[in-house]
Amino acid sequence: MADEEDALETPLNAALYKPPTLLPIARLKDVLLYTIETYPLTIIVGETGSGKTTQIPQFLYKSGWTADGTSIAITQPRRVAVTTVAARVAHEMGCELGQEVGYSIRFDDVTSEKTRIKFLTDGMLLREILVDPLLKRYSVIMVDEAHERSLSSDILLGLLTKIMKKRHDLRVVVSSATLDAEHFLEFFTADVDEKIHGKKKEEYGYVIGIEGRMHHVDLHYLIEPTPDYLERTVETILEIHTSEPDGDILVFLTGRDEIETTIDMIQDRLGDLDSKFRNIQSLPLYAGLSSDQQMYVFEPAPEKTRKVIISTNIAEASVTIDGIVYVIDCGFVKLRSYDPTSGIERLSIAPISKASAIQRAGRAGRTRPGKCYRLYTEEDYEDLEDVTPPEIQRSNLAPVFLQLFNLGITNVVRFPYVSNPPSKLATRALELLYALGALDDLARITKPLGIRMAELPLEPMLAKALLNATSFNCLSEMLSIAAMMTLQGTTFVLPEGEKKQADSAKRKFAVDEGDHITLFNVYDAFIGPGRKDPKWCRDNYLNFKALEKAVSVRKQLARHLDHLGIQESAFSGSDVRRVGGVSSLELTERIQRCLTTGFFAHAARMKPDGSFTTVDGGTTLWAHPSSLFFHRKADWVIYTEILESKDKIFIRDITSIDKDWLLEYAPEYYKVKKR
DNA sequence: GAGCACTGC
Repeated sequence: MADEEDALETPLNAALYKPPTLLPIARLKDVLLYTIETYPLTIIVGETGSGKTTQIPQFLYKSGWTADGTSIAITQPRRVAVTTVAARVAHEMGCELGQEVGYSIRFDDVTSEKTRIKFLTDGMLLREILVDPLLKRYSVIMVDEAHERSLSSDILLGLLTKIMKKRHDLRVVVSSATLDAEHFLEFFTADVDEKIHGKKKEEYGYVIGIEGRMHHVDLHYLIEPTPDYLERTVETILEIHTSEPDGDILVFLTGRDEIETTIDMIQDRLGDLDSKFRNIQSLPLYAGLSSDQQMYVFEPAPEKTRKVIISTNIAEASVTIDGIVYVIDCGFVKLRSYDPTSGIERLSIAPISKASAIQRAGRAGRTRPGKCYRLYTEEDYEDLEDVTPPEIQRSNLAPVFLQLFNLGITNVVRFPYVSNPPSKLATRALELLYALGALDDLARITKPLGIRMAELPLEPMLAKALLNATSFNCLSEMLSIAAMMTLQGTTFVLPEGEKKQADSAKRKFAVDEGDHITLFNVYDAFIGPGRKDPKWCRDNYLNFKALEKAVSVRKQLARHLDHLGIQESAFSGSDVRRVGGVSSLELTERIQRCLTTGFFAHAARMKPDGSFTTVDGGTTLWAHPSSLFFHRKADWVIYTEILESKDKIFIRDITSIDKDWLLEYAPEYYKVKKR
């Protein structure tokens, strides 16, 4: 877990910090070093607070694993974990960050020639494999939080099994939760052959358990299932508040809607309580909040007030809050899945896994013994799946496959997956890559298009459109649009009660052609003279941090294109909206056409009632309220995002096109698909 | 007419 490191960010936790010598892991130092020396693969089952992430790299470093000039890599699924753990380890070793201890994340490489312990995101290590296929610069690779089963850590593990066959000196350490340890061991050792791997199967991998320093958590179940877990949540909060000793409460719900409703319900009920019990501070926590708003949950509540944090799954692994004594777990989570037949992503509320339930309960025992109230019965708990299906079994695999092809994996279907993706997902991904021209008839990556698409840190449809931009003479504009699209709807802010003002602010950037060119106008205005500042953003209801990120992304994309020999012309870059006349129409049309070359598979037509229908006419889509076409009319459009939520399918980032362009830029795709 | 769980290059 990265818990002990996350804690570094909050001053409250200073008192909780235990010196490394007191951590449970210190006693296991010799065992660990012996195991890693002896076995190519070591699986560490470490409970929260075991110190494995910070201590193991130091043990290895001090016992000479980097003496020959190699390094130790430790991967994390999240950027915050990378930077905070690196800072902690540098501090413990008394060196400056970027010297012996460094880190590398997108846009931020803090390493030097002296760096021997390097923390990085698993996505970043995947990119390194492109330039260093056997990862020769590392003697040990530790994949932390592997039990989270993120897309990139799963792929990384598969690649490591291949690298280990060729590098008998490499040591791999996988950190995992109890429920997955055997699965990982079996995965790495199943086909071990002494001739290839240099070791017998029984000498290949070993599992070590490290106790954590968690406190006991009392579990409470419902006797009868509840028909309404929000109502039950509010009752439970008030019960705890009126009858249990001090201590903050953390509530797990599924989404923003539920969270806001629950906060309102608590507020309503407080009036019914004895006035001495009205000292509750309820705080929402979900990723959509600005970081300022999220910071409130780390601040201590006012004197004699009980803090109640009502959160999404973000508090399960990504955000750690100390001082929590009570956890209320509704038993559900919002999970994204991908329907390979329609290509539509779905966000649905699903029961959590046992692993999640255990993790949530554990959030109550970080500071002192706690209690967890599960709003489901013990029988329901027993019926839960052990673990959440890994991402690779419920995602659009086109981006992953393209990466694998680019790494020289010719048969992506027979890749050593920790868990095999369903064949329908694989087929759909291959079809899409073929339609985009990234694969040829024999399912080989195309040169240069496929390789170039894989080089860009963008999803394949957008990568394709961007790579076509030069031929439409709109590279500068498409770079800005691509950068803005990676912000995924965080560009505009909608403060409660100011929707009208926010809407009219947006209209200043809006154009009839739709959302993409509107995003371009926002970007262009943001980088204009004197405007790159938070106040200008606030006045225009724009998200300053998001726009700053767009600037970084754009720079990185331009660098990638430059490496590919594609240079941004000094002549383009005019404001599409501001410049009048024929030339502006031409530029917008060039952008519209360019987008169509990437997003032709995402075409739809508006019906008289304002809803959309897919090309085959089979599915009704709705413009997301954040799109200009929520209000405006169009005929044919392409969209960049499609997501089903509740009972409607929403499309977002929409641009109007001419129907004929679909046939012009994707003749094969529409010959086959259209009836 | 009315809204997105969470990451990452």
